[in-house]
Amino acid sequence: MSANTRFTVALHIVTWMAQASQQFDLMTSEQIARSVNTNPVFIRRILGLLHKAKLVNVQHGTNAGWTLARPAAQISLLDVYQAIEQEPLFELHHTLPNQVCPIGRGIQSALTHFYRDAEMALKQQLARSTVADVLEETLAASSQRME
Amino acid sequence: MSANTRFTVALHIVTWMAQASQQFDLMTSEQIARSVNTNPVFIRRILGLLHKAKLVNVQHGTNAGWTLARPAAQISLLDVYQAIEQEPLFELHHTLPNQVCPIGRGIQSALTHFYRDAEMALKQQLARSTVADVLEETLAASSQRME
DNA sequence: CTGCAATGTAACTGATAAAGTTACATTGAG
DNA sequence: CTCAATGTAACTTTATCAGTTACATTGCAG
Repeated sequence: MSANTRFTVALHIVTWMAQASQQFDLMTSEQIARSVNTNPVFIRRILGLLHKAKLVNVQHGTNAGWTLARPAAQISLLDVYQAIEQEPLFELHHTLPNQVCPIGRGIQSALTHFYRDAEMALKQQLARSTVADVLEETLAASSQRME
Repeated sequence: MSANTRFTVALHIVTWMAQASQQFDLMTSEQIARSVNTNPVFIRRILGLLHKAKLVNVQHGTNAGWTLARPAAQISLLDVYQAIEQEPLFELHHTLPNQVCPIGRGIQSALTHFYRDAEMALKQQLARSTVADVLEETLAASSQRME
């Protein structure tokens, strides 16, 4: 649907941080960018969103870098989703429908309602898993592909 | 999330058709475009997708136009969604993650699994409502805004 | 208080996608 | 055969995504 990979990259980031925190104190955007295979600025833009949502801590100055703000088991996929995606899942019309037409006049209000329910169902499912779950599955898949 | 309004326009179309079928035999893309307030080609592109999914019938030649293929109460929002959206809800990375990194190697397989569950929850919710429901709410909202 | 390694942002650049527009071949009942 | 509408292709405009360069800012180490 969207050509937008920010949610995926955000999950990659926090999963990587959950794993790397066992080895390092602080992680830099440069290190993370190497795992995601992209540029540090893109990473920092997303880390900025995660920071605004208080999912990560940042430290400036010498020995700067990032840490997870709380254990991976206490960060749900919904937390990450809401930190990253501010737009609604489904867009309404770009141009206002014909307000003279009974359908055109009422459709947006109706769709808003159905879209809200659909988005809610999505979010409830996202709330059921945590970054710790993703890390676990990631490592399982990773070691399987080593063989 | 997506800047894509096709699902909204598709629902507008079928809702309009459900209503208009009480007055007309056949509806043209020109008529629908006037309600959506857009151009007929965009409408026909979406009608083409709905047709491929067998949700609407098309007639060519003189007295050409469109009809719903079955009653609005038998067309779910999921039917429309699947007719329109072929892309997955969440995109994976555009560039392959670093395969040397354990996270980079396993993250896509893991996310595919979590994304599948989330998309499934969304679809189950969409399956719960029909175009007839949307029409009902649309007309209710429409008449309320007349007052 | 200075050096410096990293963050925080802005600005610019393709690349890609959405939707508007024009144009025209195709369809098939009358 | 005619004609009104479909079916598509091609082009344009606009917007968004993400890569890139650049540079001011931060704040600990020395």
